[in-house]
This record gives sequence, C-alpha cells and structure tokens, in this order.
Amino acid sequence: MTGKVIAAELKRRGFKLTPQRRAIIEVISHSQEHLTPADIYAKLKSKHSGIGLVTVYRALDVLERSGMLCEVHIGDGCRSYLKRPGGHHHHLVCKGCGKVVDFSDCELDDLEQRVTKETGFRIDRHLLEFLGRCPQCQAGRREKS
Amino acid sequence: MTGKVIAAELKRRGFKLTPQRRAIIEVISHSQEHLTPADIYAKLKSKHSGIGLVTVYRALDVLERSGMLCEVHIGDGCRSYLKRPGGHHHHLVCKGCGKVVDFSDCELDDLEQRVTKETGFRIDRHLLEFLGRCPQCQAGRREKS
DNA sequence: TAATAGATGAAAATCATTTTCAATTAGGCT
DNA sequence: AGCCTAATTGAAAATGATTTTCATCTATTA
Repeated sequence: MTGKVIAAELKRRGFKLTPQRRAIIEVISHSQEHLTPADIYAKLKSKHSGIGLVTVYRALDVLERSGMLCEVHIGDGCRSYLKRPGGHHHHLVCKGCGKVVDFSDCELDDLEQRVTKETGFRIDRHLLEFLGRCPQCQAGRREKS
Repeated sequence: MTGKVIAAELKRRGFKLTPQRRAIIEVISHSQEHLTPADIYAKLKSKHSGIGLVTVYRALDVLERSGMLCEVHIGDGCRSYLKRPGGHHHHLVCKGCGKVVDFSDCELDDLEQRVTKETGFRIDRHLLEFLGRCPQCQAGRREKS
C-alpha cells in the first residue's frame, strides 16, 4: 500500500494525511511485529520527537477505520496493530520474537456453511490466528525486540 | 464441570475453593453470554453483596489459569469470559444478543500442516471465532441484555 | 483444633485510553 | 500564492480498567 493509495483513501473519507500520520504508518509498515500504541509512540519518540501519544491513538483509530490496519489478538493480548495487506487474510504469530506472517487461504467456507446449518446463525466474519514459533526462534533463543 | 471437579482442579494447583469463587463460577455457568469482570461483579452485587471487584479479577485469573474459563475476543473486545466445556472448541458469537455457542469440529489440522510446511513455524495453538447473528436476532431485534 | 498458606476487601497506586480546549495546519478554493 | 475552514494536534485533565498493598480472615491439612 503506497503513500498515494493511503492518501487517497484517507481523503475519500474526509481525513487528512499529516506528517504525524505518515510517520505512524511508516513505523508500522517497517515492523514485522504487531505494535501497541505505546510501542509505536516509543519508536516515534526516538526520531520524530514532539509527537504525542494521543495522536498515536487517534491515528490508529482513523487508520483502522479506513481499513489500513488490523488487530492481532493472540499472544500479548489485544490492541496491537499491523499493517494490512489487501484482502482477506490471517495471522501467524511467533511467540518468541513477535513476528507476524500472513496467510490468506483459510478455507473456512465449508466449516462456516456447516456451522450455519447446525446453528441457524448468519455468519458475518471470522477471526483466525495461529500462535507458534518461527524457524529462527526454534533454533536459537531470539527474544522479542 | 461439576463443583467437585472444580474443587479438585483448584486444589491440585494449590488454590482454595472459597464461597466467592463458587459464586463467580455459578454466575458464569448460568450465563449464555460472555461476561466482563464488571458484568460479573454487577450480577454478583445484586445477590452476594459484599463481594469486591478485586476478588472478581483475582478469581478470573485463577480460574482461567486452571483452564476453567476461556476468553472471547471478537465483538465487544477482549477480557470477557465464558465457562469452558471440556476439550478443544471454538465460539460462535452473536452480535445482537451476545450469546455464545460452542462448536468443536474445527478441522484445521490440514491447514495447520500446510502453513507449517510453507512457513517453518511450529504451531502451538489457534484462535478461531465466528461472529454473526443468531436465529432470534435475525428474526426480531433482541438487544444484548 | 491449631497452624498456615492462601484469600479477601478497601484504599491507593498504576496503567491505558478518552476528553477537553486552545492553537495549528492540510487541502480545497479563489 | 494566499485565504478559509474543517480537521488535526499536543498538553493537561478526566475517566476507566486493572493491579498492588496491607491488615484481616478463612479453607484446608496435619
């Protein structure tokens, strides 16, 4: 997702692309891990000084509502964010280093249909995450940075 | 999960089965919905007066670590709990009334193996939840109680 | 029944998140 | 290029959730 696409999407929703938001998007894009608001704030302070934690919260809200980020639930808890690739996908989270790998072929349609038939629920969406250890963390003892 | 089984499991871990914990387990067992600590506290206050919110937090921690409860992530956010039936299972959450239905045949083994092969991750566990509307909420407009 | 490790409740402390508000700025429009 | 306006920002305060502390109490085991 390039800068132009992001700018266009924000504009379409009446949001502005400020330097602070750019910086936040950059930090998230350059990290392989899922980051909490506090993580992002910490990474920003070392470079872009002057940015406020409140701004990070507000930017995350805007970016998530615009479909540019997604949340990770498993592992450390909630409220941690990732850059979102286009389309439906799921996460594979490493509990050693926190790295997140995406995969998209979840093939839950059959299961969804079966569950729908059994329960009568109309299913809107699903949450699927795997938790494990990445190859590097299986080998050595890398800790979360 | 009967009272005796619960008592035994707590004992095995060095925890005690107090009247407060009994009451908390009872509230959770009798609800079809997932309950936050504050929800549980509110339900308890109307009957078992004198119980503290702190005790609810501590009891939830103990019960979850003993495998008697599980968390629900989708929907209202995190930190809401359910009674746990034995064994591996997943949740189907109604976004109308908050009701949670379990299902156990997730059949993710194939997918797990494929993801393992592609990424080299060793997968420990997964999180799978469906969000939708239950039959009653599709018909009428029942709101969360 | 006594001993004791674990549990409780109230208050205070901590941590995360949201609100308020005055000042600033991005983006659209001349 | 410069103006307008609605959106955004940062600091501080407010709120809300969760944890810690500590003195007291109690469930369990001997």
